[in-house]
Amino acid sequence: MSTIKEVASAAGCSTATVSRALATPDKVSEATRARVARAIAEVGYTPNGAARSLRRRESRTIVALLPDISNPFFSEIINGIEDVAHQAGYRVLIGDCERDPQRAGAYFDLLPANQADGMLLLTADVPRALLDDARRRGRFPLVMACEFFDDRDLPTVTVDNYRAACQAIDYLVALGHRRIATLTGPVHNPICRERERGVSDTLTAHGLAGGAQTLAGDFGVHSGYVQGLALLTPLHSRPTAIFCHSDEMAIGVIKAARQLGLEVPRDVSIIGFDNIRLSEYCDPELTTISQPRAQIGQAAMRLLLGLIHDEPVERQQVLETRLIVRQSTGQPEPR
Amino acid sequence: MSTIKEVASAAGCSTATVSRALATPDKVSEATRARVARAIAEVGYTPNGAARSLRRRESRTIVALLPDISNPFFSEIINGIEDVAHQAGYRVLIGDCERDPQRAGAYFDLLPANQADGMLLLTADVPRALLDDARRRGRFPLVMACEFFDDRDLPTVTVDNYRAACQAIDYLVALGHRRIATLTGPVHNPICRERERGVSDTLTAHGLAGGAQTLAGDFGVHSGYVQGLALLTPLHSRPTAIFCHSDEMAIGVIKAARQLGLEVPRDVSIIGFDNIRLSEYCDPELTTISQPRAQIGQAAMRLLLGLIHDEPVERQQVLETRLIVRQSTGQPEPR
DNA sequence: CTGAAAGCGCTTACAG
DNA sequence: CTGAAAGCGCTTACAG
Repeated sequence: MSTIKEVASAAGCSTATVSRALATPDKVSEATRARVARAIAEVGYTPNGAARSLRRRESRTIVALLPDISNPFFSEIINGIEDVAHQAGYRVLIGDCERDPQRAGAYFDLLPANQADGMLLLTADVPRALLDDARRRGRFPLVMACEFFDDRDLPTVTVDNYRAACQAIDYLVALGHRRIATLTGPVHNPICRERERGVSDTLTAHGLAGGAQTLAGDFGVHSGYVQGLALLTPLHSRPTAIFCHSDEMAIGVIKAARQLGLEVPRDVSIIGFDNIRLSEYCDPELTTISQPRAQIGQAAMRLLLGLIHDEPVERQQVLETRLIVRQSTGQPEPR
Repeated sequence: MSTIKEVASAAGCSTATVSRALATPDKVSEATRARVARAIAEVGYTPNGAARSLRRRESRTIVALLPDISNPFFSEIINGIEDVAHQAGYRVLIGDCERDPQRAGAYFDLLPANQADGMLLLTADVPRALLDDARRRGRFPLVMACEFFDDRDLPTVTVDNYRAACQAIDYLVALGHRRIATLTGPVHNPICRERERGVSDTLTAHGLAGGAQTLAGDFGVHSGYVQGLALLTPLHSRPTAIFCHSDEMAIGVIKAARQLGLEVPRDVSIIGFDNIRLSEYCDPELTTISQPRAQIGQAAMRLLLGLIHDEPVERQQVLETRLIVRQSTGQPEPR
């Protein structure tokens, strides 16, 4: 690795001039700029990032912390984040904390350590104390996306989970369903609580509040399968429709139904959430709720850039969802 | 953010002693260590990573470069990488280059910029010139995992793609299939070429070389659907089995078959590759080839650590795959 | 076991 | 437009 000194001597100027040629080219004469450019190519120079960060007191790096990188839901959000970040000259470090507080802690340290300028938190499933402690150790530009903490005191980009749930239930009721069950995500997840409020308000409005079953999974396909079996037995008292808080769980429920000899949607209708890529390719194709994932990522990153640069920002942003009707829902059979 | 100076004055010692208390505690007296620990907690100190990297000439960070973060195949590999990395005190920066040379370039610069100590390259789909140029600019510990470049001159951890393909074809032939088609990944991908060699050698060994159709997709579900339609029409001359280079493509092919009124496996058998989580939950459950993903990640990271620390390493590591027979394959119907 | 001091590679305010 | 010099926050060889 060559240094700025070698470039300077190859270009016959000072290190200050090399630095300026790179950072503020208009402050350097045409001729010098060209000599510097040639020298850089000649010696194969890449500025030392550590030295630069130390001096500039910024890293031009942000961390995006995910609960679980294997969840396909996040990939398009990451794309949205990276689009905006790269355009603004920022690098995105993706942290996968896997519900492991120790891993999460390592990522929270990045900001006080000046290794990152801001954080995008895509999960509320981190120890709050860890977060608060890190925030106490210094400036901590932070934006939550998708999820949020109950107190909602942090800048957040979410979808309207309440309304999305209402829409799903209204749709099922309009089809004729009266026994509608819900398979939620983790019990303490605030977005799941929002959706449940939507479900229960809507069912109540339709006079269907009694006996609506609710079970909780973890958003993953396996929990959908397991809880699907539980929701659908005994068969004679099963719901005619199940609203699932993720597409993966919906796919698990469909497998459970198939295994119990039930056909979807004839015997039971299934709605998912997220509109993951595969939801269009499973059998039957999944009716689901689409979140504007790229936009969520973009909006969150823009908000974070605003925070980093101390600009005024809109701290609570809510984006709309869209119900996508495919083949996994239909009218209930008269029984 | 407080600095080491503030800690030193709070602890009544020099910055050198604080530094040693952190890095080499046994070189500091018990009592001093305790005072330093208290001072650190008091002022809320996190060492400045940029200063530390600059001084130590290492970042304890490695980059893992992926072709596409939305491919669920990679998540367990990343887990394997992170397990080993974190245990060794390294941080993992996940780079998603999306087949975009510019993005890839930004990640390659990380090593010459001293922002990363090594790179794990999980794709060969990057401009070779970009890589070679970055490697010329300084020390560049690099290991490839899963994929590789044709010349195989880089340290690599892969599975035995040739043998896996042979196994898949042997299995289909044993079931009675004679017209076996292949849906490969991208045309210039060396692992796909290896698999094709396995297919063609095995078919030849069974006297079935003639007329075996091969089409290429991009590993994604949509390309599986599109190419599945192409492989399966006209119906009368369709293959009785299709070997797909990814589970996602296999799922796409199954949808194509369904749409053409074909039942899997009765009318056509499908084998996937990768054993992604959802392969067990689609209908029918997918027969597939499982790669030891966590082990690939772990082995690659261990190899990289060896390279970083200039230890002797085994530069070419090949792990075994396993054929997992589920429901998407069966005997062909006599026609 | 501890401290003073040099130095890692940059950037930038200052002077010219 | 350019250069000399200070300093970002650490770590470590050296001396004691």
